Amino acid sequence: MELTVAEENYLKAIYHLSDGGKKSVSTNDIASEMKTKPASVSDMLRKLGEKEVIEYRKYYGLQITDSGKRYALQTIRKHRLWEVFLVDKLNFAWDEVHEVAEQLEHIQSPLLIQRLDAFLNYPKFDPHGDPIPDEFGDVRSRPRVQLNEMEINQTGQIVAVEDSSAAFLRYLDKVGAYIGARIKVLDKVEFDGSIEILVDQKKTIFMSKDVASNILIIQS
Amino acid sequence: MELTVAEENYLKAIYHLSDGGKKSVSTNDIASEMKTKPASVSDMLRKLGEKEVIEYRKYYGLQITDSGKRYALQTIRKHRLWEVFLVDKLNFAWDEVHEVAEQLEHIQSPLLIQRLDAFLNYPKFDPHGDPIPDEFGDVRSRPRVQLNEMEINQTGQIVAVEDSSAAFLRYLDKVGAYIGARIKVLDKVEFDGSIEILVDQKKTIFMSKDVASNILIIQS
DNA sequence: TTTGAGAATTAGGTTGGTCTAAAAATAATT
DNA sequence: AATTATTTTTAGACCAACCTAATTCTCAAA
Repeated sequence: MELTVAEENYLKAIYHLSDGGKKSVSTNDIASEMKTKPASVSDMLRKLGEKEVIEYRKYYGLQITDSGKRYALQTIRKHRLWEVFLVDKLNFAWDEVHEVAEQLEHIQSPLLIQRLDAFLNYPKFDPHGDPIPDEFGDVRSRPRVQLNEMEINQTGQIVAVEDSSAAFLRYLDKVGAYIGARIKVLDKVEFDGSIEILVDQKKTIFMSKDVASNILIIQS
Repeated sequence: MELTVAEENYLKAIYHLSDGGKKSVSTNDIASEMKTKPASVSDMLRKLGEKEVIEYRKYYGLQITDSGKRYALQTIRKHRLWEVFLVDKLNFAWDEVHEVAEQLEHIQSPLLIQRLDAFLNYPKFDPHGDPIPDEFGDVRSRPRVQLNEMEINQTGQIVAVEDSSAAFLRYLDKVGAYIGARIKVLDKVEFDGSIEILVDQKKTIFMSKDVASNILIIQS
């Protein structure tokens, strides 16, 4: 069965918002993610329900079906492969690729994606460090390391904290670190293991080894 | 101004059918090229006229405007660059690329095309030997050679004949050669300059030097 | 347990691109 | 020149994807 471009986009948004089918998603959430109105979303949910890529009960919510997940992962795979292409081969900066990849992800040609994958040397992660699903939709999630174990000049993204006490989160917030931030290790002090990192290519933060060991990074 | 995908496709078809604005094109021709019905074409011609990419007078015909030519050449440029990419980088066969390039040509991103062009080393011809317009729409047409001047194993495409008498054209038709045919030189006889060529990868033809000298080829 | 507030859905309309069937314009033939 | 044939355009409909406005549903608070 063929999905339209709009259907692919909705399905991808639903997949992301529901965190792969785990969380529930509201019509309003989808509308704001897709920059459309809730009325349009209801309409589309009915259609997606008819195509059985979601299970949809009016007013109650929805659930992505296995079929739906496969479609979503396929689109995500294409998006991320194209991002790798743009950055690795065409020298795009990592923040310039999204729009173009949004268009390229809808090109229909299994052969193209197969060849592109080979041409790029079967990358497992996109330029943002997000994993690229394989052709069956399987995702290898990247191992996470503690920030204090990283070396100078390595880069990555904050994905979780080990100490999730309010005090610690407040501290992170205060210094400008947050889940999802992209970081780069600028310096490490051998003496006490304290570390200096660059957040989002603009803000520099110093922190003790103790703090750093509570921050989990996926490297990129 | 932005053209829709359908508008780009119609404009490209009109450009090709009119041979770059030289010949006149009928509604029926466009319909059969686009695999739509004449009624749909009339509708679209009105829209293209309003956007001033063609000059359209009902029942009388149409003329591509300079603006229209620029759009058409831009689309053709993108199509052919993508074809080079598919063949040179992703190892597609030359007859597998068209469908995919039809999709890729509609991706909107001037930066992408600029970078792709550089990545491919500013190719001047696509895998079919057709010239790639530059970003201003200028086309460098490939120098044409007489078939008898080609060497063994060289390939190319028949683009014109020097003797266009009915007798000669009838002869060409009879042996299975035609304008547009892809050919490869299989053998040349030193003694009398006669030549053996392979047409469209299937048919072998022998011809005298005299005949060959009246056939013009662009090499690829 | 009734009642609002807010979320979600339906009703009805618009636009782009297509279609069929009918009408109009042009071209061809007697 | 008149009639017929062909091409082209218009009229009216449909589908996908969106919209606004009105309605319906749910859920929490009074």
